[in-house]
Amino acid sequence: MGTSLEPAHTEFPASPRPDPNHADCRGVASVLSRVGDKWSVFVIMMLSDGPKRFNELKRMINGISQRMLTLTLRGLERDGLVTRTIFPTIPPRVDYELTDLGRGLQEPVKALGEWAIAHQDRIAAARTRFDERNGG
Amino acid sequence: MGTSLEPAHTEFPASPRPDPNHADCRGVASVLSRVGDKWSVFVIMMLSDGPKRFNELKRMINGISQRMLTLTLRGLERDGLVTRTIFPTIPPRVDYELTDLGRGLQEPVKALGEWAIAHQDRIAAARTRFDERNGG
DNA sequence: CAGGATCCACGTCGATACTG
DNA sequence: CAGTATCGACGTGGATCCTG
Repeated sequence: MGTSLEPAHTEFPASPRPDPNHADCRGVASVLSRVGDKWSVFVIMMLSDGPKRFNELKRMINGISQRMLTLTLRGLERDGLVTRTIFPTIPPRVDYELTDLGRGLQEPVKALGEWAIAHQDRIAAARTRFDERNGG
Repeated sequence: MGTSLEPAHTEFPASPRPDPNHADCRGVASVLSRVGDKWSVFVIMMLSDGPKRFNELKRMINGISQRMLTLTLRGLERDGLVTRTIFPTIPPRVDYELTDLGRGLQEPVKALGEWAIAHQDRIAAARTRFDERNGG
């Protein structure tokens, strides 16, 4: 296999006794790392306006390898965010579409995306300052 | 170094001609991967209620290595999300505190976190179904 | 067309030891 | 206390080749 469907680093060393305050860190962290996954986010965005085929997505998301697209779609399907519909035609055709859950996720993700767009200049500036105060 | 301060995989193969629609993918993706970074999120959360010291954070975030805490804090500082204040006392003391930018990021992140908490059951269920329909 | 399988380079992380 | 330096194990992702 070489690559798992689980978002990375979801295993979290439990506190001696489970802290009720952070009881669901694992679950939350695993959802957050979906969002942190660039490809997953792009796929979710591309599926905003209706179902898409495999190679359609591949063309839309410039730079993704077919391996990563497959893996990403499997992960999203596993999480119930995307459905996979096979048309047993020749040549084969597979459609991917957002579920209600997936569409629900879009909202907070878009909010985050808009924040990112709104503040990317400040962040870029901060990075530049930081880098030249140090390494410079 | 071995580990960079840049969020991973921010380099994005540009389209032949820059697509105005996706012009700022790089910047946005790099912010999103900050959010996907479990440790960064935890640190930001821990700093919600005022400044904290290094080992204080280390104790609060169960399971983080001192190396990762250092790296995470440097990344957040570089992005202008966190300030680092050194008190030249003996023993030394360093406080970390959210900037306005950092506090602003908290909102969409919390929205996402709440979505994650609200739907983690459905996601977990979807994963189980998927896993036993396949590997089972 | 849609993907499975394999190989390998690289980045990331934890453990450990050491410093101011 | 608050880090830096180094090393080794592991995961991740791209490239390539092959199948139904």
